[in-house]
Amino acid sequence: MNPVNLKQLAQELNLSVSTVSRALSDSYEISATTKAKVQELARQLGYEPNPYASSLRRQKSKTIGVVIPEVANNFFSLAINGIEEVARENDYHVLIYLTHDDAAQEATIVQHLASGRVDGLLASVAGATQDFTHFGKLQARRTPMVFFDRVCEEFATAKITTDDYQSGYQATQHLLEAGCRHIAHLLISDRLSIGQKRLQGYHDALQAHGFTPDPTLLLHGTSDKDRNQTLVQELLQQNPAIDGIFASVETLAMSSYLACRQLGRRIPEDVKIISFSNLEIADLLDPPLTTIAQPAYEMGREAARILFKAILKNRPILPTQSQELKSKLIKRRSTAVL
Amino acid sequence: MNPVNLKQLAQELNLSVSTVSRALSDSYEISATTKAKVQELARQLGYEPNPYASSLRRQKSKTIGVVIPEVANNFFSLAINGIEEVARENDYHVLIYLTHDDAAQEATIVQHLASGRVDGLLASVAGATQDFTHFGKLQARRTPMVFFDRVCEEFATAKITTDDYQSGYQATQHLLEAGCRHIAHLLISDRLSIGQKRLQGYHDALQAHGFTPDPTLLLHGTSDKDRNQTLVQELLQQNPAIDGIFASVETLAMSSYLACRQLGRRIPEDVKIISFSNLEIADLLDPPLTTIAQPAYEMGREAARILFKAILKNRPILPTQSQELKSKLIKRRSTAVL
DNA sequence: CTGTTAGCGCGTTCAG
DNA sequence: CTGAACGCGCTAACAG
Repeated sequence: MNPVNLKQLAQELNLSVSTVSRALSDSYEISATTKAKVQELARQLGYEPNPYASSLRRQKSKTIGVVIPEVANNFFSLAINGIEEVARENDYHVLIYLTHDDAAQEATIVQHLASGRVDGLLASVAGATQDFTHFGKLQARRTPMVFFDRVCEEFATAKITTDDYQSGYQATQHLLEAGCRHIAHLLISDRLSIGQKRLQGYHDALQAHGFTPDPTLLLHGTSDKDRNQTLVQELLQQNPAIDGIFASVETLAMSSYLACRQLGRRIPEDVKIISFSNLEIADLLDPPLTTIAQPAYEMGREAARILFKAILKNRPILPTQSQELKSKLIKRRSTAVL
Repeated sequence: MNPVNLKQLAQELNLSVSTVSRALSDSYEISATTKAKVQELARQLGYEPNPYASSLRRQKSKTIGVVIPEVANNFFSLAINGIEEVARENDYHVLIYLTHDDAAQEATIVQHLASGRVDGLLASVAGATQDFTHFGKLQARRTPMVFFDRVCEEFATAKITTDDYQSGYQATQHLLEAGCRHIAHLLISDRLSIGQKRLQGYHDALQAHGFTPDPTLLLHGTSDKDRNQTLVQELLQQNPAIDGIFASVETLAMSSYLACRQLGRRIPEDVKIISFSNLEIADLLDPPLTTIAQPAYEMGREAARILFKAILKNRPILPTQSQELKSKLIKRRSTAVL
């Protein structure tokens, strides 16, 4: 069965192509009878309009792009869930691209997207990204863009994050109130603003409580989980006084759990752990992980919503549309941190 | 900055559009000097070919579709990883669609895809899907299609799965050898062939060891995790003799862990658990989960590879290209199932 | 209410 | 080696 197009429908019905086109888009200037006839035949033959012809003509792709570091990650998969849902509500398609946290790949991808392939872009930047000219190309083309979570501060566009500074502050305060005196911080990346903000919250909370941040208690995470576990183990061994860990991302909390088990450090009696993390995983751990729960799904939805407002109204996105969604500190029962 | 097109490049250089087009595609019939000039200007102006014009003309979208039940799932996110990677290697784009395990949504999506939007489709069907005519439409259009994991048996096309029957058999045998006498099976869906095969393996292993499968030990999972936990708890309470659980998917294993903890059943002393699951999660649990590890990433890659062979050679996919990838039974140290 | 015409931007004849 | 012309399938302006 050949793909059927407007021309074939038109011939079959002795109508012009444009009439058929209008009938299918339910135009007001077509009689009810021909509309019915056209739509009936279209249904019968299983007509599906060629999206690329349509895109070319209307200069709209009905597609958005999502550029993220990885998908095998609770936060991002939940976010995609929200994004896909909003896209569907708006009758849009979703192209997905993984950077594997590599700045060069990210540049290639975004560069390529400056071709009209997408009407808008949602992005969470790679940790190592320094040069942001590729995003500039998109902006020059007036393609709306919203950053979420791993945002790019130097860009004048909307950004959806969690209240990273406050969360970092609260997390640290929580550990302090639970009696911790030597709190390590596991940083995701010194380049990412979310890392900086969480770190700043950690610093300020320590100082507000009369402690001086100890740089030897700061660990820079890598992209290799096994390596992270080793690093945490070394950190714990070199600083036996550590009685609290604030991990900036879920995977670093996981490595901490494994490291503690490996070293026979009891959680939470010897070491209390708190982390940004998905609730389900946190609950599954034994003892459950005290969590700063990010509303990942909602962040995806919100970022997409802002993007679609711009796309559909054909208006540039203002940086003032940025938002910080609130995360929730979830103290788990048996964690005994409380 | 306006999107620059061939026409503009041509005017700027006093060349014809077709020459420019050929120069950019590095055609042999263009002089080296003009090629250089054209490519230089294109680079300077940041020319990106309009993909939709190109698609329309060449009748190729350079895009594949991926239809899956959900993305917030270890198996699927790893699979997407593999798929995206192979797509990139072939310079293809990936459209993603989530069915939320809903047959009607799946039908709408796939139906819509029968429009030339994608050159090929990778799909893992929704549990409740009964009517497969939507996939038929794609096949009628000769759009290559590969099913993976949750495959659709009644379709004559390639399918990538794990060795579900054997794995189910081995898992059950493993529990039997560890001394279990009352093994429950948590089924993902009675409609999905993977569920059926795993169940069959379970049955056959029981019988081969002289046991009669007890239908009251069979639990049908739902899509609601909390509900699943409740169901498992009820199952354990109604059948106090249960000393082993074989879960057909990771999320059911998670619910089992939580249920056991809730009821104070010790793992593995009172109840031994084995499940299809991602290794990372399995290791994180305490005690670690004995796992049938599916090569999710490899399955994604393999499915995509087969798809691209068909797309690039413009040949239909034969059902004989189906494969069963081997899963690995991973006995975790302290699980003591061993 | 319907048909005719003219592109959207690109690739591919066919001529020269 | 280069240019002119056509059409992929669809939508939109303009006629009638």
